[in-house]
Amino acid sequence: MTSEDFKKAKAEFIAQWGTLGSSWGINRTMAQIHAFLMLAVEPRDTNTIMDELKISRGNANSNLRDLVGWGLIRRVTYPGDRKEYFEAEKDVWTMFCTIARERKRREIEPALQLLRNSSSRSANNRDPEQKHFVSQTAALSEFVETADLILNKVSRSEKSKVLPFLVKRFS
Amino acid sequence: MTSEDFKKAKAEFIAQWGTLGSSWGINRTMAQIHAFLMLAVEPRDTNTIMDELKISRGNANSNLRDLVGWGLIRRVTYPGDRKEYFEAEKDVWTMFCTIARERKRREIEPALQLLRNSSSRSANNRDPEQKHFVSQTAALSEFVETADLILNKVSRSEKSKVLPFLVKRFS
DNA sequence: CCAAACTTTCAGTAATTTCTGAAAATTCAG
DNA sequence: CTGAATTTTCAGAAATTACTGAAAGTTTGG
Repeated sequence: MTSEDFKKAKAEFIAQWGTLGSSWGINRTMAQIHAFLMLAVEPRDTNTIMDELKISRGNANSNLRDLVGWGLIRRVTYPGDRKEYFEAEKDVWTMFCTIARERKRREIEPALQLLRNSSSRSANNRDPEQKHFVSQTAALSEFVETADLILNKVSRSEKSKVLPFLVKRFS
Repeated sequence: MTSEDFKKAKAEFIAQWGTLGSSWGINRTMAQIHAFLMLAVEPRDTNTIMDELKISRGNANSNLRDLVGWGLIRRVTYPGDRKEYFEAEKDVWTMFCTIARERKRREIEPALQLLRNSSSRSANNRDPEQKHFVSQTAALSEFVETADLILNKVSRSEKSKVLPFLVKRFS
């Protein structure tokens, strides 16, 4: 790979990673910054990110803040340098666990609350619609609860313990 | 639950299910129609859906088409009635498998292609950035590949075989 | 065929989300 | 303190996504 090819490949990767992000409910720029930092060997400062991705300071700042909030990147400072640098978690299993835990907190938890609340209503037995409402939401609730539990356990386990096991069982 | 309470509970559920959909990259109306049909005992026609959710014909039509495309609902017709009705798959495990397979096809597959393509480049060993690019995308690729394989197997298994097993192992 | 019943399309509009850039706030070396 | 370096905020603009409604298309009973 020549230096030119590499630049292209990297830019292409970052661009497409952004597109993929969108379809998973993550904004494009955030996914791109994440990709850029994953691929960077050293921590990068805001200006570098702005230049590289051609985005404004405000945009960079707010997406960096969000990424820190997700726990996917961290702030790095060097003594004698006032700038802040950012560094991505690079281990894929750790990344997966971080994302799993955050999505759980932000999205699965609220869903469960809604489901539990709906399914715990006492149906009027004369009304088949009411009975169906309660049983359908109960089934959903049970399923999400189980999935949540499993994801929980998996994402708190050692990669070396879980993955080989799952692979053996399911591949 | 009085009839009034029920109406409220149902409307509330549909509304919130829509909001939840958004954070998973599914448009609000589509999620709401899906919720409405999941809760309906009988198949429903387009006009009923339009009225119930206060949406236009065009909106209803295109989201219904998409839901059929996802395999989450199906068209139903009755002899001697020209209208089309729609019915949601109600079994939660089946729903899960359908969604898993579709997301795999639409989103995991393209991601994998990008990752494989990136990670198979031959790095110039003099350049640490290039080496990192290749190894990082390779690690991502391997992970997604494994996850994909597992999801594949799980979503093709009998609920009764997989779930109890996972629950036992992970809860 | 015809016409009524029903479905699909799509140009224009509305709503939502994301982004910019300049100003305000903060930090810190001297 | 002071002021230069840096980060944060946020009002308005741009871009994206979703929705409406009327017109065009399709199907089918008579």
